[in-house]
Amino acid sequence: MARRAGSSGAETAEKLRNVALELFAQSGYAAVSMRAIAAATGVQAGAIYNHFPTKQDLLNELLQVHMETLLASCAEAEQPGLMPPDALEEFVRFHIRYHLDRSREVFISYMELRNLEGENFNEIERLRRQYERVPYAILERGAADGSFSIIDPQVTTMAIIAMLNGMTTWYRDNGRLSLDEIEAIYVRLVARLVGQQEED
Amino acid sequence: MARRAGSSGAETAEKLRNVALELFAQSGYAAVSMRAIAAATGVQAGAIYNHFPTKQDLLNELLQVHMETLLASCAEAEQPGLMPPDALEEFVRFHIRYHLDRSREVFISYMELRNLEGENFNEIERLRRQYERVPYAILERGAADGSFSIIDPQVTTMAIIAMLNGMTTWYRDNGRLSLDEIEAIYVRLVARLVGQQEED
Amino acid sequence: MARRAGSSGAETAEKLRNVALELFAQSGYAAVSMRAIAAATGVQAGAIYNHFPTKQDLLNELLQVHMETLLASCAEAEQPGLMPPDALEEFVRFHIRYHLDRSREVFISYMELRNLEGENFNEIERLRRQYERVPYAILERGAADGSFSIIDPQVTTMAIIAMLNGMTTWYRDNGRLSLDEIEAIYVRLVARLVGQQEED
Amino acid sequence: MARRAGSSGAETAEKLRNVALELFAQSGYAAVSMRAIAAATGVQAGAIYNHFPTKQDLLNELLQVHMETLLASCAEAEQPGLMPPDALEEFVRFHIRYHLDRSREVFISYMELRNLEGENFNEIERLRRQYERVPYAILERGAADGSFSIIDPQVTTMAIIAMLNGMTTWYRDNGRLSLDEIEAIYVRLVARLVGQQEED
DNA sequence: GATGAATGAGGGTTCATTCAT
DNA sequence: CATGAATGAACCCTCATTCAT
Repeated sequence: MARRAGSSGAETAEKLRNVALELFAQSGYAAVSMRAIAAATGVQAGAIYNHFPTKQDLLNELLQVHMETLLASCAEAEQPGLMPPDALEEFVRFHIRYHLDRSREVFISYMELRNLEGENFNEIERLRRQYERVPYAILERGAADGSFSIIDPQVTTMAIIAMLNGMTTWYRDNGRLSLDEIEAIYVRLVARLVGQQEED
Repeated sequence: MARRAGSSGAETAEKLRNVALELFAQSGYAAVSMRAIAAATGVQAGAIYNHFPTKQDLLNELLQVHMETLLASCAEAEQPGLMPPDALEEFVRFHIRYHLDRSREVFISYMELRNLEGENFNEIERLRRQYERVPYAILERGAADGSFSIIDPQVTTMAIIAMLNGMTTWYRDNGRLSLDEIEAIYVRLVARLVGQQEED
Repeated sequence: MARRAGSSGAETAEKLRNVALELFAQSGYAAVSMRAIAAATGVQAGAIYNHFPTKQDLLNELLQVHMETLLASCAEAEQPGLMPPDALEEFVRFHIRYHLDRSREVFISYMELRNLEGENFNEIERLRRQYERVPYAILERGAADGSFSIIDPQVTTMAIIAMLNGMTTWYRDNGRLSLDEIEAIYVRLVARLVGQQEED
Repeated sequence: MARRAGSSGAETAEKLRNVALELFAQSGYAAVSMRAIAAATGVQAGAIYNHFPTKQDLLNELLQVHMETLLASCAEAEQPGLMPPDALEEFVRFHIRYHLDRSREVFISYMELRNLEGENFNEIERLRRQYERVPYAILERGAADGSFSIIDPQVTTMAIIAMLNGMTTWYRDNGRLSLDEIEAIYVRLVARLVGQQEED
């Protein structure tokens, strides 16, 4: 039998992307076989190649799309004209919410980066640095207008991102703190990192 | 052929550990074959099994030893009687120096944790939580005696550790900043996270 | 390369079964590698796993099918209503002809039984005991109606089967005796074992 | 450390022979590794090679010694001057007792024969045919003097041996029948096979 | 688009055997 | 004599990928 009635190529491709994302996040790119992805999708391994030329391309597409969506969402969320403290708070809230919604994408974009070959790797790195420029720019603006007291803008940028990303490793739904509470805490922690005056 | 003159079991085992550490850090556990480890060590694949029963045991030993050494070194470095601010600074300096010296161990202890099976995994998690209790205890003491103004001790602990570990992903020898400078920056960043008064 | 034109799954599986049967009979299960089976079948080793999940399953299927076919053929050959002497003769003739036709199956069903794991082993043993019940029942009937003078029905059953099976170890096509002659001899030998009056 | 006090080369060799015999009988020659033999003996695999040049030689020695001991014991047990019926009874009793005492040797001498290479194989076959000549000679004598009524001496010889050997596959200590009872049954069964008048 | 059968390479692991110690 | 470390080949099996159907 060929195609089941009601299924279509685009659906299969989307299902494959979701399944691959899940499995890569769970077990790692190298440990997940095409057969495993196929089985979890409900097709045979050969069928994957109708949608993705190679396993590498499947990973690559997941990561490229993730980074591009991240950048696009970030740009979209940006409210121009905000003062640096507000802009930074907004960035923190965006980052946390976005990353918790896509914890699997975030996870593999860090863990599986090294499994990308050559140009694919460079492209992701480029996009990542582009994303990092967003908080960096806010820090610079805040340093310039005196709203922040930055120790070292580059290190601080990396520190903020590392701190925020760390949350994806321990956050659990129904944990001690709600997402709103966590967000609030991180907003304050970041404010401290940039030497903002604490208001309350 | 049997043993070559001059080689010895303990030497080979140590070489294997080093090579495996390097390769696992470079490419990931799943992507490194026993043959690759053997080749880089200068032995045949079968010889590995004279020293480690399985590939999993090789990874496990690396991680267990790393965590135990980390805990032992941390305990040894601890200077009792320090006030919380000094204890925290000392912890930060210890953590940075120790982790930069063992960046490969640190890296795989985060990246390959999921490749540990069952009990091995639990044991590493246990040791990690034990390590995290060190800064946590300092934070609590500092909160109690008023030297810190902690937003949330648990989140702050995780934030500190994530921030410090992040450095291992971008630190390069001969980078813009010396290790001493980086250390100094992180000491100040951490001080800010715990709401210490900045002295200068 | 993918499938060669003209080949089909069922054909390959059947060829594999035949080749495995031949090689297992020749050299023993443990001494035959999957590569050897594949080579003799004209495929790569990996292709076997499209048809049999493991080497053990390949052996198991051969033995299960053999025993089930044996039982089915035996039941089919049985002519109901025969008196014990005729029933026994018929059994002997059936057994000899069947076993000479399938000497490889018979051989491995004795030799490789111990290489079957757990449940597979038990199942074959069960089927074998079921087959042994056929001559045993004839012996009991013949003992009851006085046509036989059985020394011990269980030992005699085993003796008959061992004696008949022994033939597969020395029988050669084009040997001194034709199959018909051998059959006739064994019929008489069995008649003697059960204490039948020799008629001539 | 080298040798344990009290152990000696000859002892080790003997232990190895016993262990190998046991393991070969249990799992088959091909399925037993030198390491397994060594482990069960309490030495390292390398030590075996101080006593047996190869695995093949270890098997070969077991089989050669078995066959030679069988022939020697058989010759020794032979009471010259017996009439064919008594000689045959004596042979049956000898065969049963000898084979039950050495069931492992008998078992592997049938099962592992095919694992003997070239000359080793031929030699065992030669010894086996030599042993088979013993009952065959008795049958011929009995046919000549009228004490037996043999259907076909060669087939009958093989039938007798197959029948007797079959017992080793189902005999259990503490089974329904004692060894003496079994012996008596087989003596009578064999007497029937050779067409002796039943005395009672 | 999907299947199922195939390839050829390579996976982790075990093997018989060797030999310096 | 025994050890333990090594070799090189082979083990069963899985892999990414291909392609006739």
